[in-house]
Amino acid sequence: MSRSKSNTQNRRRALVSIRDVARRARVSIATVSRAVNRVSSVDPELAKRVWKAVEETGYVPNTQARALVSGRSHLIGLIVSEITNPFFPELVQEFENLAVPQGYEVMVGSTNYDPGKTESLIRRMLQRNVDGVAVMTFGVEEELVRRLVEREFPLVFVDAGPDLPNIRVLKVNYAGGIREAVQHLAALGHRSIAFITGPLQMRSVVARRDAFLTSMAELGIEVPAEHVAIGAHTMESGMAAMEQLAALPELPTAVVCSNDMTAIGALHALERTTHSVPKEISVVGFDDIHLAQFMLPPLTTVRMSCKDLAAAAVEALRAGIEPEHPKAGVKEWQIPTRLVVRQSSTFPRGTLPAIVKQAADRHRAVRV
Amino acid sequence: MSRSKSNTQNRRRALVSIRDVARRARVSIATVSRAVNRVSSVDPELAKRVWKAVEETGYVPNTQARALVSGRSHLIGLIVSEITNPFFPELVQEFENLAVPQGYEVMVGSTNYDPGKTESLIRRMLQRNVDGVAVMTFGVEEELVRRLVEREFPLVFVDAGPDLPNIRVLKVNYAGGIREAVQHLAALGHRSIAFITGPLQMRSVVARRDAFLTSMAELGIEVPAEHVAIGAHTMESGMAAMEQLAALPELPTAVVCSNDMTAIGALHALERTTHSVPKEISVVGFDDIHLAQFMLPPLTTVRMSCKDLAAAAVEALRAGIEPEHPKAGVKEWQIPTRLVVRQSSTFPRGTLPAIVKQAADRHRAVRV
DNA sequence: ATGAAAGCGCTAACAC
DNA sequence: GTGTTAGCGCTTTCAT
Repeated sequence: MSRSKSNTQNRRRALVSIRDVARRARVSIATVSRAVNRVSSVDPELAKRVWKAVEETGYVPNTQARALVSGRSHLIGLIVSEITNPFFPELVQEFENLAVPQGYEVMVGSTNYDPGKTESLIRRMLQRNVDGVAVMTFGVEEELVRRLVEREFPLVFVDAGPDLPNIRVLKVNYAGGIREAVQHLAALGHRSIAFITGPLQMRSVVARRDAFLTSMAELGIEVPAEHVAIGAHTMESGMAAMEQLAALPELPTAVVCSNDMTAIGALHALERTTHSVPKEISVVGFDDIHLAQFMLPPLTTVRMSCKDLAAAAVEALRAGIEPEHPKAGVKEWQIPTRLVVRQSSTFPRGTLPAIVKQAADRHRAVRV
Repeated sequence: MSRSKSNTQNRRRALVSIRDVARRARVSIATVSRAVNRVSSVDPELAKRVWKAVEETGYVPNTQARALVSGRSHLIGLIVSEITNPFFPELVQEFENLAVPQGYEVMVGSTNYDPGKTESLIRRMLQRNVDGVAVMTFGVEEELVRRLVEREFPLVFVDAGPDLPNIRVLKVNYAGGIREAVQHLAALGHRSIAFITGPLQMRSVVARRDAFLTSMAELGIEVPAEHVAIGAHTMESGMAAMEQLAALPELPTAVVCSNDMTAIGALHALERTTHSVPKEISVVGFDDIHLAQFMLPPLTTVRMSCKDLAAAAVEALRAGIEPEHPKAGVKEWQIPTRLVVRQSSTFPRGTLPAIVKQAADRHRAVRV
């Protein structure tokens, strides 16, 4: 082994440091630093020599050293609630696809709604010196906010956050998307529409439920209390909630779910209780995860685009981190939503208009 | 603002450094360092004073500085192929749940089978000075290996890797699980069993296919070439491959898929072509992702436990990183697999044994 | 057992 | 424009 010290320590020195490059390019280390960091005042001739030396030596700047002295780690935190909920990997992916080319590394953490994990997650992020954190948990635990806000560093929240100078907020248009969904169902003739919520501690969950109730009220449709079932944004909870709704004296003709995982659970519960979707009951989700279109039947759902969300989060974060950022003064980003109609929603059972029924019969005849 | 310099630079100094603690505890910074790192030679009395000062000041060691001088970042890389394939978030989660309490931060990256992304991913990991990398892509691109192996640092691969001192391998027992699946189907009476592969560049994909062919040969069942359809471990490819199989003059009575996403796609294609699962055709997956049990019908699949995989990966990595690790000499870890029977597999169509048929009829009568 | 001091690799202030 | 130099916060010799 080429290690000079017969030390048992696994101490690895940089293969090639800024000094090696400086020596080779016959300039000072400061010039190398400037050239590598593209400071404009460097003589082009010298810069070329530096880059050549960098090339030849295979020099890679040491991030730790850089972060230590500059005070900026170029690391940003991304906190999600559950990495195993398919919505979040999609979000993480988009977030990284944007952040990395812009020069930031992403440190992802999921809270799993566990205060202990959250606590340690924040400590770990602070310890790694993140430049800022995007909290995309859709309903932040108070404790988390408090801990984060203490350090006055750049923070991005979804929906709402404390009104402080370094905090930016992504406002999702829940009302718009859910209203579209309700109006879609109402236009098809539905009047008995149920709703399955997520965990109500989350702001965004309450917002979705309220958007549903408001949209229904707008249309003058009453929502009996038992038509609002409580879920937890998981398949399991969606199943349970749907079974509850199915046990009602009269099955609703449609159900709107607070997210797609809930809707998938509902679909499953309906299959188990031998109710056919959408013939007997229409199901609408929220999020439009990739999986949604592969459900049986493909899920009608309100799309909240990961891409939009990720782009806004990265931009908002940079606006907070970089003093000269063009949007440094902006505090709010709007996130649109829109209904995507697929096959899990149709006319209420027994009301299929004659002309459509004819067509359906013809279709069925072909298939059999 | 409390920033002393009216500098536009966002330079944040540590709120409290080792020096502050040393001053407060009236010891040298070296003693603080030793106490904090639990070096045994420190006088318990002084150590107590140090910890008290740490407590009072809220001191948190600066990871960057620590990494810079010690040469160990306590950061390990985890490379997966596709973070949006539900198997991987589950793996990532388990991996972190193990690594973090053991003092390591995890840097996750997904290659998306894109050499460009892979290249930059590796550069980023090297730049952040990872102590080691686990490559869990299930079929490594050669280029990736080469780049990684150049630096002689700890590496863990799945299935196979170059035989070098710092490289450890996780051997998954594909043959065992797939043989169980084939024997399960054969025992039910299936003789016409098809297989949908993943992308064949991957070693593990070839291993699965070969395991299937071997298991079939063992039972003396021939597999016509057109019964091996090529997929890509995605739902879309599973659908396409299944449609291909469904277009055959005679539909196979069962199909084994190289992973669960493929199986889900197959389920979907069968629904679209109005074939009922498992009545007309049995479907078996591989992985046992969380979603598998929520499919309609719940998927029979070969479980490859994320937890086993993650535990082995973390242990193997530490064995490579830490010179004194008890398993420092071990080079191979075995990962078991086993069949989980659910409702997507049953007797071949038209052969339902009489007694079972009776029971099934009774069951159906109850449901209607 | 403890402290003083020498860097780890780099950036940024300052001098020229 | 370029080089010199002083640290960033910490670990680790080396004396004591």
